[in-house]
Amino acid sequence: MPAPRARVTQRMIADIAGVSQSTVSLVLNGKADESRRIPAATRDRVLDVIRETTYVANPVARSLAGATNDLIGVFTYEPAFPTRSSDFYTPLLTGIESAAEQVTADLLVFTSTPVVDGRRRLFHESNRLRLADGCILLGREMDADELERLLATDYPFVAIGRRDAAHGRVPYIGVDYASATRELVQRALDLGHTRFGLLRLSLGAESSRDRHDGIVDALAGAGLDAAAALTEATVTDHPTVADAWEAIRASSPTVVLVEDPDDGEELLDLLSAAGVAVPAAVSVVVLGEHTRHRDRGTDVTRLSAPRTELGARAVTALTERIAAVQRGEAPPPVQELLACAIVDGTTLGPPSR
Amino acid sequence: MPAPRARVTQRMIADIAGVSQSTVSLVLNGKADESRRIPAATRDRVLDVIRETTYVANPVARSLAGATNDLIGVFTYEPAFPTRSSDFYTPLLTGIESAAEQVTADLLVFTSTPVVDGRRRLFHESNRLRLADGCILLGREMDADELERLLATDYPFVAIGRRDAAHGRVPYIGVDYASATRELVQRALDLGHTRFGLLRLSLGAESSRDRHDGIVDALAGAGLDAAAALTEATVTDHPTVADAWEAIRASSPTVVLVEDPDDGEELLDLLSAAGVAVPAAVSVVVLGEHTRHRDRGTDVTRLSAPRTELGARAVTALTERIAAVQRGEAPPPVQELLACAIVDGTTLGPPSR
DNA sequence: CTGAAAGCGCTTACAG
DNA sequence: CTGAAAGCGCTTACAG
Repeated sequence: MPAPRARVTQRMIADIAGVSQSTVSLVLNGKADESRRIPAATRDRVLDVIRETTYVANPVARSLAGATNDLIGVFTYEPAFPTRSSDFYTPLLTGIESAAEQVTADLLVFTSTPVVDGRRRLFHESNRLRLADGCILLGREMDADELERLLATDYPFVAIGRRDAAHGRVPYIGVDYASATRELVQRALDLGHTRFGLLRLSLGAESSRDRHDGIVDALAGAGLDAAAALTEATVTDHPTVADAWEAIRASSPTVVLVEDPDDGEELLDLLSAAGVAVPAAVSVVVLGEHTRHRDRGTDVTRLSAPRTELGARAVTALTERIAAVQRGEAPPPVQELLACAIVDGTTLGPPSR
Repeated sequence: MPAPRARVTQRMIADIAGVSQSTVSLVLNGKADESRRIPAATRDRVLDVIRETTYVANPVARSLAGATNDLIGVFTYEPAFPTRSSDFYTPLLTGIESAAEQVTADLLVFTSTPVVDGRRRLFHESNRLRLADGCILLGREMDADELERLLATDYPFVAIGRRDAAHGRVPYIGVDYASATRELVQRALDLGHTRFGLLRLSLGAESSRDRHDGIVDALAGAGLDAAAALTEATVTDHPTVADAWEAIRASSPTVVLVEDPDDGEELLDLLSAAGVAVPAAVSVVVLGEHTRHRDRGTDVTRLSAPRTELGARAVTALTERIAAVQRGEAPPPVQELLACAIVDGTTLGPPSR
């Protein structure tokens, strides 16, 4: 059994080529041409040896010596791949992956962080964020304290999704749910709806509040009082979607807005089973979208966030911040909202009667 | 604007705690307790300072100094997330992610590698494999030369999927497609089928050959000559699935085996459109599975590989190999095939007439 | 034009 | 019991 071959180093290349180790480094980093310091003959000789030995620089050493390590961190508060959330994360990761490829960076997915209460903690005993040049944060809700603490650092990061925390100083690329929701509600208003139901997720997330703001805005614009025109039920307060639906049903809404796509499907199934025609008896509008491939026949009227674009834009924004920090500058503020599309479906119609 | 805070280092911790930098390192790595070299009082003082300063060791420096960095590389020959392949890769990544979490490792997804002709190259100018302690290789087909070259290295890796290359020395965790396919064909034989059609993928991949072997085995076991009983068409040789189907149709098979799930769906659509009843007129069996959520009503008789388990097992196998190399030992050979399930569907029935 | 040297932040023998 | 020192493999001023 042959002894494991020692790794090739610049020193070995230098010895073979008959130059100094620094010359090898210079050639390797293209500084040879730039400064025209090294004659083409020497350079070519070194390059030949590099090719013969199939040498590649140890990225760890390069990184320690001060070069960036071209590693983009991805931190997900919830496990990224497991089936339930994969529908949600996959398009984001698609965008992140292709943008990372563009900037020739590798992706570091932080999976080592222990999961506590179903969520990962950003800061913990052996925080490894620094392994990457910067980091993209994914998750519906993020811990305000952790964001604050991260901000106190010079570590470059970008959150995906609008963030209020830390006095509005969190860099993010988000989705303009408020505008899209407002427009969607406006359509319902235009059709004649006046009694709205809302099945919402937990109140904490910014995306939830943005949607809510959009609804209230639209109602106010139509001269309606939200307190009277809108009946809400938070899904987490009820054991099942059926219970949440019962809770708002008493106000006999003519259109129900559902924040979570899964809840939306469940409600549609429920109504269908109960013989309630959609949209003839009641309209259903979903304020989000999963990437399932046409699970059901029903073409739901819904919001569709540009998730792939979101991921890609987060990478470029992060790259800019990393470069700024590298130059010793303060990273530029980044707070962008991408436009959210409305998908015209068949579940929104004029109110009954 | 405050100047970006310099990174905290062990030297700073040492200065504050009034000890040497090596003592900090010793405490940090738990060697303090092990060897009982450092008194509890000193250790606690150091730990206090570490907590106060929220210090974390620079993993790049640790790595260069010889410690493992608990980074598991993931190299995909095709982009991992983009929609078309996401159905295929997602369950694998799910398994990899959760197993990585178990062994508290982070995942390094190699996206920086340039994609040439739709595939990534493992070896190229700035190969960064060494950033990770070891690497999992994903892809339907892998370059034999690259595998050979990687094997010549002491770099730990595990391929997902059986590999013939490099004289059978490639470590892998694969799927026993041969056995499962044999069993599936046996079922068809038991039902009375004697004329088989096969829509296969490119011939290069081991998984394709294993399936083919399984078919031939089963036929031989039933005393049938494959040359007569089996008519094949390679999908890539034909412009469309319809053309491939035309090519084998002449032999009037009573059952068609389709390797690719997408092709299988296309064939079913095609037959349905042509008014050919399945399985009354012809049976269709698919030798694989995608993770779409019940796209269509038809419950296809098919093979279902344990992809999540496959990913998880690859991680543990890789971890073992990394540990062995770390100890200076030759990594143990790993070549495992996981059992593949058969999903009983409604598209396999007795032959017509 | 090129080499010797410092330094990145660690780990780990090796001396006291 | 603890520190000074070498070394991991690079990059990059700094001298010749």
